[in-house]
Amino acid sequence: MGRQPCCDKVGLKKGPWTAEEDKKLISFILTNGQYCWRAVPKLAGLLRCGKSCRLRWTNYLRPDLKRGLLSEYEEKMVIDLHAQLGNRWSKIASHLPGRTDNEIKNHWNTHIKKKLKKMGIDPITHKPLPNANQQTQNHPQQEQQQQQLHQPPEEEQNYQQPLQIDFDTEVDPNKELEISVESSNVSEGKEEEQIMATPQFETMDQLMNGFCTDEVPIIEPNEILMPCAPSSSATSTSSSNSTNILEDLQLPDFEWFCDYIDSSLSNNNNNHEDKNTNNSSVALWDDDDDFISKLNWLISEDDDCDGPLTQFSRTVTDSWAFGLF
DNA sequence: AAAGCCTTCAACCGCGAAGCT
DNA sequence: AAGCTTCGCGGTTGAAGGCTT
Repeated sequence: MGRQPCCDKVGLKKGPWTAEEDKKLISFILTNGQYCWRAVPKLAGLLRCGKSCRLRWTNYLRPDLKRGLLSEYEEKMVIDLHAQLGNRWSKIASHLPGRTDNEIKNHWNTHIKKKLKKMGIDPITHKPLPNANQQTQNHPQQEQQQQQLHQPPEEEQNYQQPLQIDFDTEVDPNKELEISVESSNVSEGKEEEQIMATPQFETMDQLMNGFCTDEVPIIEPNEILMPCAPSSSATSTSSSNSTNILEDLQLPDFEWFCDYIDSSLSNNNNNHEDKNTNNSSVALWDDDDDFISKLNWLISEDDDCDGPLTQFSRTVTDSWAFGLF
């Protein structure tokens, strides 16, 4: 028997999402948390497949997402992580809070690839392009940029070099990742651990040298609010022993709500179909009108609505949207 | 002004992994 | 253990807007 499609595609809508659909999805996820994407469109009243809903949420609607171009710092991290991990965009994204794999992948393909090529670096192998020597002879600035990318300043010497490449050896680009992994002499799991444990950069100042004001990302209000920790923790690795950037930033964590859902549903034999008919599991729906008005308030920026919030919506909104106003 | 080309990025597709029964 | 379901990932597509001619 062949593989079943992820959903019954008959009558399902495809293509760009409308504001109305977004609203429905946000409302549903914030109220019920993330579980069983297959059931989401049905329960949220959307003519989409679950996969489409998940993608829309994770890549666009999630409140902890940053918007706008990647900063110079983020770009540098992407390049270094790509050198270590290859096209494992989700792994790379996990090192960049508020960024999605799709976003990073797109940015890589549209911006970074070109930038690297322009600088005489092969974006696949992270090696100098064959004619790069000639180019850099003609353009010392490019050489300098290249050195900045691959040779961090002395203060960053403890930063793990992504690749230990023998430039005399002809290497198959496809084998490059294998080589880098082998050279680091770590297993898959440990590799990740090592990357996480390796201080990427010493200070923000070092990272931002050469930062162009015309490349300042568009800062969304939620970006301003996200780090709850003292500002020093975000700029100095010495102030934080945590290897998890997300933890350092104390980003809003939405998983806990799934736990809430799960625990409230555990009385119900983990039956997804029943989850949505169980009163305890959908307690927040009791305040549906209130919640929707909050949601409308969030979306429409109408500040007439200031009624009491549920614990969940307060947590969520404290984390991102509510702090905006 | 408009036709054609280029760039960007949201969204889709297919596959593999993980979890469940 | 095997089959099925769901999720997550990476590659690809296509619509929309910008740019060039």
